[in-house]
Amino acid sequence: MVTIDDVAKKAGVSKSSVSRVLNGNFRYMSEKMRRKILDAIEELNYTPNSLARSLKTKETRVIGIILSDISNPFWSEILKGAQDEANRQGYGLMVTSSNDNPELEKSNIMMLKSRQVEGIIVNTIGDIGELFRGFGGTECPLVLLDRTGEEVKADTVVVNNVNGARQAVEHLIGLGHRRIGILLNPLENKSPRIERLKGYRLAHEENGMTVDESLVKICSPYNGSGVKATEQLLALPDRPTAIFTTNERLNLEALAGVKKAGFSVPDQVSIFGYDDFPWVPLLDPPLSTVAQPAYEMGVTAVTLLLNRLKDKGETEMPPQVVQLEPTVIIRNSCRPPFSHSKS
Amino acid sequence: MVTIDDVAKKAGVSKSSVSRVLNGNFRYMSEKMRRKILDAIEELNYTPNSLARSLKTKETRVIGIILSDISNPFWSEILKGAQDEANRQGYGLMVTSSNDNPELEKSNIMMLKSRQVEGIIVNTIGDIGELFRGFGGTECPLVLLDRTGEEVKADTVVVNNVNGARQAVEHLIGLGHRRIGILLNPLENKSPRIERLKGYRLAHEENGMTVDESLVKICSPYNGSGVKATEQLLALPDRPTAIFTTNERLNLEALAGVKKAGFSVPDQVSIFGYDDFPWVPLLDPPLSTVAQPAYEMGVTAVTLLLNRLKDKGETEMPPQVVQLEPTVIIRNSCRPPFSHSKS
DNA sequence: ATGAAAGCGCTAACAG
DNA sequence: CTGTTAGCGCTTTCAT
Repeated sequence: MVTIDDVAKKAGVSKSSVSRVLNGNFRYMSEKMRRKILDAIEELNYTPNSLARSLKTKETRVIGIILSDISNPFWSEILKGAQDEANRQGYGLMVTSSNDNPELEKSNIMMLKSRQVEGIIVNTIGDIGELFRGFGGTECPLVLLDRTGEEVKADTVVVNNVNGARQAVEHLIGLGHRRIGILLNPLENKSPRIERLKGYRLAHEENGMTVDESLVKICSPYNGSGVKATEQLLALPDRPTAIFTTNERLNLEALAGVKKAGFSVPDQVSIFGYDDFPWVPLLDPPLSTVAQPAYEMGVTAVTLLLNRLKDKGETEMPPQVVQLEPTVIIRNSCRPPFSHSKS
Repeated sequence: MVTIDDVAKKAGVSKSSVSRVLNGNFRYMSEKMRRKILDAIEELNYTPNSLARSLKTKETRVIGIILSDISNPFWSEILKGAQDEANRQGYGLMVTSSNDNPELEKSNIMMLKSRQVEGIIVNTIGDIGELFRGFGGTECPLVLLDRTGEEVKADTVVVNNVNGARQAVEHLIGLGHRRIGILLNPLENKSPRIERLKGYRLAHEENGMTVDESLVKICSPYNGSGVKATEQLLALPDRPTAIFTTNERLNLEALAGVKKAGFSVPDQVSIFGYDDFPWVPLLDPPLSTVAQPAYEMGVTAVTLLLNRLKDKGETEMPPQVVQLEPTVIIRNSCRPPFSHSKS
């Protein structure tokens, strides 16, 4: 490994001088010396060791990000946004996947902190309060992704879930549906799920309807739970004429479930999904969904973090939470209800 | 920031002793002292600074990975595999996206090296020979992802593309198709593309057919190029009865293109795609594809890298290239050709 | 304008 | 068994 000393020796100068050109502090340096040093660097193919640099300066210019599942298209789009923005600002990203395991999340946090990341972005899967306790009095700022809570005292980026859900369900109601099922992951005190359910209820309320609790289906997080729930829904004596699904997996499983139960979408059952991707328009049928600005979420998260870093805790900036708006996209998976009483 | 000195002071011992318990070298340490130290660590909520540690030991236990597009589901699945395996082995992953920009790729490599990653996994987008030149004589091992070349002298993980393509096209031929179009990204000297085209030609050859060059369509990498190419194909006087698409984007665009041109899949035009994902079975129609073991590719890449690291260049291990096999999945997007001469 | 020297937090001989 | 010491590669006063 070639070090700054090697360069200094080769150029016949002191390492302070080399360091100066490395850091652009050569206002008062003879052009000749600067050239010599640059040449030596070139010849030796020298790359500065940022570990050593960071040890001295106390800044690593890397931020950590912990995602529950990097291969999920929603999260990987967020990751891309974060990546691009971090890069743009000269930061590196240390990426970590908690695989929905709180223990792994915790150990990832430890690992990132010990590597001296300057901040951590996390879509935490456990209890938020506990997360903060673990962070007690660290100088390492945190930004929360996609989740809020009462106790939240960190920068946060979320999207308006009640609004997203409400608009979707309202669309269904507007079409004439009166019995609308909903598929959800276990609530687990996670705000996106809670809020989407809330939006669902709200839409009913605002239209003078009351929700039939047998139509809200909590699905286990395992593959297949969504198709089973859908089949159960459709086996009901007074079956729903529409189903609102609240994430990408459930979109797909509801679609599969309806087909498996021998019904057709949208003729007999309408489906309104959540999250939008390039393949959604090509599904059978093209799904109406509420689209979330995933890329922008990633960008925003690192922007928030970097802003706080710049401030260095000098100002007493209160936690900032930015709430992005989802977009409802209407395609071809919803029709007025098929009135089977008449058929 | 609390350092090892603080802990030593608090426990009333030397920092060597603290270091020893940190590294598990307390075979010969009094149980009492060990307790004292552990308590001090606990009380002070001490996290070791791995930067300092790495500076001394010369090992960072992080590996870098450069992907052309992290939000592409194929790559993000690979990333997940790499992530899981790295974590399992106690390594961190520094993730970077080159966004298909050779300059960015190069600067990412510099950045990773300066951060002292112990190795780099990369699906390089530029010239492989040049990549190696940039790496000239570094002790930082490289593993190539999804691409090979003549000059390759690094560990590599690829999947058998000619086989994948050949089987797909053979399936089509077996169904009775004689005019089969193919949609490709620009070859750009990239082995996966070249090999898929090769497989396409091979399948023709082996069945005594010659390929009509007007049926092979190179599509620009921009959205929409695939639907346009599909429309052109279908506007041909003697239009193809089947289309083989060679990546996820082109799958979708071909599907859209056929519909846009007013034909139906698979009744009038068959489509055989590449890459498989959870939503593919729910497309209209469910697509037959050749599936690549993406997750396994990621795992294999870090395994290869870690093996080489363990060896520390002691043995003169020749570059290892592991070639995984794809799987052909038959669904419902291919039928015997619709003979329009008779209709 | 340039160099000497101290020190960032940690590990690893070496000494005792 | 435990402590002392000398760095790892770099930045940064402080002299000169």
